[in-house]
Amino acid sequence: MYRELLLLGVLRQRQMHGYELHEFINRDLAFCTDIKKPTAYHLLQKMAEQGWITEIPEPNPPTNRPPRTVYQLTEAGEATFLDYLRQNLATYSPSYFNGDVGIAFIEALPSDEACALLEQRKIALTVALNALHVPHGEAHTKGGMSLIIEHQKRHLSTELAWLDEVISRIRTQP
Amino acid sequence: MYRELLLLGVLRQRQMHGYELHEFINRDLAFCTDIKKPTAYHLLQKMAEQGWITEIPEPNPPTNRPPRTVYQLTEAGEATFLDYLRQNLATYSPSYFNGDVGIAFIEALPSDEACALLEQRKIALTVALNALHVPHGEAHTKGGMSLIIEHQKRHLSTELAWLDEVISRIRTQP
DNA sequence: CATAAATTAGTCAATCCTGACTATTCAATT
DNA sequence: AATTGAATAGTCAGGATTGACTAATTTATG
Repeated sequence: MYRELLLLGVLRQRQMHGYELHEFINRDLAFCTDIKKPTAYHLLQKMAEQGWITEIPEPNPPTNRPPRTVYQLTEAGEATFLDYLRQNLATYSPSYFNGDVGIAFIEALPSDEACALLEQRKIALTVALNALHVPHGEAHTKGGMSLIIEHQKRHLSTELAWLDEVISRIRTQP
Repeated sequence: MYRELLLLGVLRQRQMHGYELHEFINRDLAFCTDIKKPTAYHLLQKMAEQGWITEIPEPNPPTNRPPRTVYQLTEAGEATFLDYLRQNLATYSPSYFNGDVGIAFIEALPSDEACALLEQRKIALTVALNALHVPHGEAHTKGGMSLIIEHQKRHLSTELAWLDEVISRIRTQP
């Protein structure tokens, strides 16, 4: 349901056509989701059926290109947006870390190898963390966006610290 | 792919039938995934087709009940398990927090209301964090499982600290 | 003891998701 | 000017996922 909230929230700022919307999400909201293009189109269609958005054929269709469909929030859409937003803010929905699955079975490998593999993971994590210090979209500097980047930063730091703990525990035990 | 790793890892410890396996995962490995029952059965079927596990009709079928199918790891399954485990340990796969979506649009609400809603989220988070201090399965105390609980603990603490930061920033700004 | 409620075990139809594809336009290179 | 490569815009078939269901057995309750 957070996907609908995301789409409504973006369309609330300004109307867009499908492709544009997907690009925007995958560039500026990549921390929030990795929604795929066909999924975005599918959700837009469903939301149009619900009456939350209207599908407008492109205003001035440039005769040569196939006409694009522009999506625009309706009043019902605005109401749904606010409803979903309140629900989202008021609740905590747990996240799953698929990296944990490997840790659960880590004893299946000799500890030397396990440590070497986790060192690789650490490098990947460090790369992700460093990439955060260079914000690359102007949308990132304003509003809730900076809060999300701060969140991501704290999360990755915590991951790194925990990984160190894991590695050292494995080194000192069998 | 972490779902396959999870199922293989569990079946590696001992053979099980589908329902049992799903129960086990949702009880003792709830931190790792919330895999649904039909999905588990579907994956088991696919893995049987791959030759990673074998479907054995229940050894001594109690004449009255419909016979259950027991799943058992093959050698190919063991090899796949180790392969997937190494990949999982060596890489970092990012997690998405759908609570972030609401934060991204938090300016759509008056800051008073936003704070009140986030206080509710904080309560839910605190409940989740406190529940962690009471491990309820014996499987939790040994092996990688305690590492995962530690992970969860640190993650939730970070979430809580960040939420406090968010709330205070909203209070002091427009 | 009879009945209700819970647990066990699994299936299925409907929906959701996405890799791979089509097709046009724009930019750069030869 | 023709060719290549990238960006734009979207679609579709096939596979993944799950809410809701069936049905048997066990446990609890009056």
